[in-house]
Amino acid sequence: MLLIENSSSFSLSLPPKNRIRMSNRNIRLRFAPSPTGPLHIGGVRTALYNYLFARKNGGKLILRIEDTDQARFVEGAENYINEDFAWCGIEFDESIEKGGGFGPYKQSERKHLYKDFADKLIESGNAYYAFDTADELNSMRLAYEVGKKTFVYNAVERKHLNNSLNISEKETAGRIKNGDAFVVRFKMPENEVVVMNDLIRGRVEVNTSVLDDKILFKSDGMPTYHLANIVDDHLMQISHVIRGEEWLPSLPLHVLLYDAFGWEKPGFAHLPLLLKPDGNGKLSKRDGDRLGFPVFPMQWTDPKTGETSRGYREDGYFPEAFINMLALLGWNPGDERELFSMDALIEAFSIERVGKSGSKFDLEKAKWFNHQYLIKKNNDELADLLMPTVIKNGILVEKEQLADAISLVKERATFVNDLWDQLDFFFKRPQQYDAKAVKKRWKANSFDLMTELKGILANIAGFEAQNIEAVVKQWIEENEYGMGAVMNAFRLLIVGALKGPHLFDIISRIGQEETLERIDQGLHELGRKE
RNA sequence: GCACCGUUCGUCUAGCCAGGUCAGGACGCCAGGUUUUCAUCCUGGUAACACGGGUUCAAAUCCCGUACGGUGUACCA
Repeated sequence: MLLIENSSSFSLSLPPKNRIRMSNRNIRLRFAPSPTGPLHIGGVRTALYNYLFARKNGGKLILRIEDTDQARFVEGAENYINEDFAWCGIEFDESIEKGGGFGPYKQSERKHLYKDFADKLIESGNAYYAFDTADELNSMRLAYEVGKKTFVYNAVERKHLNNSLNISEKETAGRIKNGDAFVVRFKMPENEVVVMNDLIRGRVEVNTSVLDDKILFKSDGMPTYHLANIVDDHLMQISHVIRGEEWLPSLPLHVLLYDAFGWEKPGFAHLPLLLKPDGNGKLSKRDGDRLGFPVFPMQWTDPKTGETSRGYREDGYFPEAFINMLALLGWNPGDERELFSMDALIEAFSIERVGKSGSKFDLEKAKWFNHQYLIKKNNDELADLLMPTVIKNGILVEKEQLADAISLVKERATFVNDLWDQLDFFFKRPQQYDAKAVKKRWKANSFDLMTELKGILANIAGFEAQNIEAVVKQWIEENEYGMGAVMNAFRLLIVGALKGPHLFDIISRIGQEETLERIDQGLHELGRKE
């Protein structure tokens, strides 16, 4: 049995010699989505970890579009991906838009490159031509299934299948010249142990006897993911591949491909998956609609069905909160900090502290993150964000006034739009009076109490919160009316409900005249309780 | 089926590599306190090492097995 060592560059157990060699290698990472739909949060997290790793180590991040599957292309997906990263604040150093010295950055535009590499593999005996059609293979799989066996195109089966291993070189050349459809398959060694090193999982080994002869080059002239991926990563001088765990089973093939080409391998890290919040299984598109939370960073409308899926952006999440939440889903700094700006994440990030097991998204924690960011934002900025909502509600107000009101209620909100519900009464008289509150707090003596209070308020010269409070409290104490009885009824007249910040802060903002008018309105609406 | 990966409070997780802590934190939840209301806030509480063996004076931690879960097994990525 032969041992194939993956001399992965960043394993700490490697001899110093290797590490010195590697330290000279530039750090270059890539995120390589395929434009088959919108990127969901799992993909964004993968991109984020790539970004953090690159920045942390002074490297570059590349965006490469892997569109080798022409059948699954979805209109608008590429555009969505770009917009998405712009919103999140994940920046690429090289991409279709930005360019760079290793383009093109779209695989369909690199099509001409791959055939040569497939040929090299054939020449070196690591690959071969196969003429079996997809239909033939499918029916063979079916036949095996009936016999409770699994068909695998491997070292055993290939001996009696329709490929160049079983016919002469001349005949192969003839068939290709003749225009017969063919694919190129990797010739998997029959019985070798491939030893791999994963930056997160450590040493992983697998015997090639359980692997199959994967197609590298399709009959439509395009490479499969496996070939294109290895070729491009090599050509683009990628030093580290950080990708989802669903790729771990393909790692032996990829390692073998690097060896077959004689290329230096990048370091590999396979990230645990994001799981469905209920039950198990990896998070998918549909889960969001089913469970009532966004799966996509931004809203997405399917160009074919017209179906719309909600997004974090549209739901009111701040990109910083979204990124912070996502970063902590599978990674932690090793201490008890939880709030991280992007810069702080870059500073703190290390691939070793990424967990091994999948994590479930928690909506409540996501909201908590957003709340933390909302209370940290300055009031002017929040006023700008809230202003459209205010205008939509038919209210005209100066930004300064709005910012001032926000400062009094921001602690109560999770999203910017929550703010409106928390402060609309600063700019709007009560349209109705909360029935429950009226029942509970509008007592038999309330009408007279409020009428008397109105007189007190009307005579205050400086209508500032502290001043009003002092006067009103003194009046209450002198007459032994009781704080609760007065203040709750008063709040009901001003706000229309038993909610909101310090009442004297509210009336000092709306002003003396408005305060008196609201008392009049409330007195008229609620009347004297019998 | 086969291969690989995984498994600590309901959730995110620390601790595991270098065995000895009442198994720590956060979100949620519950209770109490503060408050003119609601919310915030403060204090406290709730709750976990998948199971079974082994090694050891001592196991969440090391070893083996089992169970459960996940991923992969396409001319998808």
